[in-house]
Amino acid sequence: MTSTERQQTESQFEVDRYDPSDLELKWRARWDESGLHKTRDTVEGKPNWYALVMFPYPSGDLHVGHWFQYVGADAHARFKRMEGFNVLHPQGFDAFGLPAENAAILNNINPAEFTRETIENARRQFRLMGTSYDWDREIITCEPEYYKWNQYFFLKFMEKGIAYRADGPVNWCNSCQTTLANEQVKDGACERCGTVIERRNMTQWYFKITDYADELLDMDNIDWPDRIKLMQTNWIGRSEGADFNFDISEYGIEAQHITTFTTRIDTVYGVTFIVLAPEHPLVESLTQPDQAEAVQAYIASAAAASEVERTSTEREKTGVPTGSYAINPLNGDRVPILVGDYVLASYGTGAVMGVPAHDERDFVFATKYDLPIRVVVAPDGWDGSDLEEAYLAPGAQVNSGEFDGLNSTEGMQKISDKIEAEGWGHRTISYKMRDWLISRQRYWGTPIPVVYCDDCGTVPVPVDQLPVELPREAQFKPTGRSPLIDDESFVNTTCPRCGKPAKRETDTMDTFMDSSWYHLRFTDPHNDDAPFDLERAKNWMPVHRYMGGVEHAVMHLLYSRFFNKALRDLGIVDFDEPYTRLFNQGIMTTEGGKISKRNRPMPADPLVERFGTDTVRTYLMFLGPWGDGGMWSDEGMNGPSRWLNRVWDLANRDPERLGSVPVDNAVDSGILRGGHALSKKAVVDFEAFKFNTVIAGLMEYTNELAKAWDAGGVSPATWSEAIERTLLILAPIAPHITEELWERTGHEFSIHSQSLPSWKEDLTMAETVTIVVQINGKLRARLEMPADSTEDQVAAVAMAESNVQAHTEGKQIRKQIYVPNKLLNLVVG
RNA sequence: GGGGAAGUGGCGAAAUGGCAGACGCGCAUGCCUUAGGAGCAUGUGUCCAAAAGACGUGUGGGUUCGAAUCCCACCUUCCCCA
Repeated sequence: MTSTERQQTESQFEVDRYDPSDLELKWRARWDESGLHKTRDTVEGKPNWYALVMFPYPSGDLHVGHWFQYVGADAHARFKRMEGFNVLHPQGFDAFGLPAENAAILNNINPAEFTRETIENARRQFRLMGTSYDWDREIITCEPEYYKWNQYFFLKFMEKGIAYRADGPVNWCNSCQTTLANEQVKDGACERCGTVIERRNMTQWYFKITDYADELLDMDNIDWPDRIKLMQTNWIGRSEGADFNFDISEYGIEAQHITTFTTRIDTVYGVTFIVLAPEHPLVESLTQPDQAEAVQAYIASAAAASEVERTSTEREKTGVPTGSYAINPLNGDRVPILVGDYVLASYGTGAVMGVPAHDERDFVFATKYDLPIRVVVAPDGWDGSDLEEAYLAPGAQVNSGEFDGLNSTEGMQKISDKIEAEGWGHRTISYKMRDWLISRQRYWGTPIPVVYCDDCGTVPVPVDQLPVELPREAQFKPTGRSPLIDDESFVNTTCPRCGKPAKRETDTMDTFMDSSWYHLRFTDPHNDDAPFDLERAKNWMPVHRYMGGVEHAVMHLLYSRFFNKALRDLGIVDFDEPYTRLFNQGIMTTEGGKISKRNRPMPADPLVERFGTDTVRTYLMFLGPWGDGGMWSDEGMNGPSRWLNRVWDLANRDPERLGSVPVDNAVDSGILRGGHALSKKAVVDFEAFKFNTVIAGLMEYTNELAKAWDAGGVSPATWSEAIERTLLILAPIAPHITEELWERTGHEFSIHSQSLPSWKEDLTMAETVTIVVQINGKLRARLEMPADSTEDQVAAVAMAESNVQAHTEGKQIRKQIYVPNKLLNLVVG
């Protein structure tokens, strides 16, 4: 290129420089007008693809963490579109729930008003991101048109016995002033606010998710990260064991026995004590008068400790005797009954049989309280001496009556048979997972559609009276009881069955109810007669690619699977799983940690103002693999910004100006082949959410193009094709600039309706390749050879290299390894 | 305590059995500019003045012609569970 030409390019660049602000506005308006993102249920010749990203809580500004999530999901959906699918990529708002309600309280406005404002703002920001949502399918879960169907499903669940009301211990968050499901308690604290959870006894509504425990464990047919599957498996916590009854009939109380749950019935002859959870219902009646004071005091102190503290292996095991004894029906042993807080009322039966010889915690406990330790499963070569620590592995049964000599694995079966035959207990399966507690003592949620009548009891609201609307003007500040209790016009109603005065249920539903089926509503979002039409849903379901954060592994993702199976059993859907493939994006961090609303919110608006949406998108996708998250740095934005300017510059050059220099076949073929290789690689990388390497590949290619332009030798046709490929591959990541350049390079609207560039396999490799020559595994020479050279050809050239000769001189070549187009390794000695 | 994921330049990272550090940031030098949070060019793992060479992917071992990649042990960080 001559200096005059360079000046021309530069002056052209000055006049028509890349200015994202106008250009991005222009194209977003054009996309809206043309209905580019409207999704039809079916399109001739295109298979459907449901690309779903977890919808947000509208609790404030969307920050760069949201951008990271939603831009990645959008880029992947756009990629699928350009791969030839008819893509549904919808968006909505998970608008009920504590974040919105708390924010509203803080700002002293009604949650409905607050939510409306934040949704408007979020919608604006989603547009600013350049996302390709079809807004005609938007869902807002706090609108009666949506939550009506929550109520509908609740009633269906009641009919089927999946929803039930029960009294029992619940998790109470004193800061959020509501109960929580077990899944919403992390490390003994409220998942939302971090307050330590209290136990209370309350009457609440539950969903029988435990009925589906075994089915939920079966994840063979879903393509999810192993990590998430493992977390769900552990959460469900299936353990096979036995319930076994110890006799307490000597006390003359109503209960004749204490039922313990154990996974090690083979060790039952080694029981030397029983431990009850402090909350166990028999504690009171079994406490003897001389122990009453100590037990009372102990229960009080246990109540102050959280579950996490109580079960920590670090913490000293404590307990007090009740003064009562229980008889082991197998051997007639009379063993003491203690109360100990390392036993939880909520797991198993709330009572454990203490086998110190074969359980670590029991061993520690027995040592501390000087209780006998009796070996009943012998370690290999055991000489009858005392154990230093609990022996957990299988072994030979000893001190086990008629079962002596059996291997304990067999003993487990034989003893189970015996206790079942004698009626002392039975094999059973215990799960860690509890039923899903659905009631919340908060205002901003779906009213539970139930009426309590003095005569008829608990009466479901008839479906034709739905929705039970949430009163707009109610008192909504949390007081520890449901705010709706104070709204008399809401509470007081008539019994749907007998017509007498009755009272409404005033608790609202957990918001995970909303997100358990929203993916179905997106397929038929305006249906007034049903939550969705099954035939319409089946156009899309199950979701082909679900994208979202790992934090929902045992909350939303477990609830949704349960919900789908429940709907299937009600005949409402006919598939087993809601989400076929799951991909978790990583977490966006700063030096201060995770970016969230609470921690360095980092709004994106100022960045967009300075750099433009496409640069922010490209930057975020370039940080690293989407699945690994990214570390924010203020400096990094310059790279993508410069690069998009260079793409702009390259694509705006007139290819005809290349015609003045004769075509150099080597250069021309290099550009052509580079384009084919890039097109092939892009599909693989996009599919794997490796947007960073797609961008790196594009950068490498545009660097090559810039060099080739300066050096000359590329034909205008090759150049134009190269630019076209670059724009098409970049389009899912930077939708605005590519649309503008697509038009400027003489193409028809829209680039986003095009297919990704095709490639020919034989053009994806360069004409010449670098072959590495190693001697004994050490690099000694590099050869430029025609692609697909034979081993003999390569070896001949290699042996002519002076450095190769120097290292093989006087030595024998013992072995020669050839990897085509890559490497020749000579083993000498 | 158990389980899982990860550990590569000053930084984000690439390479998943075959040239370690692609691509980018930052930095350095030079050019251009009234100016620059602009642009362009060149350089940038360590040792060595440089070349040649050697060393180099948390640590130590192993498998292999060849290991960042596979195996074993350990250390560190993060996540989940107790």
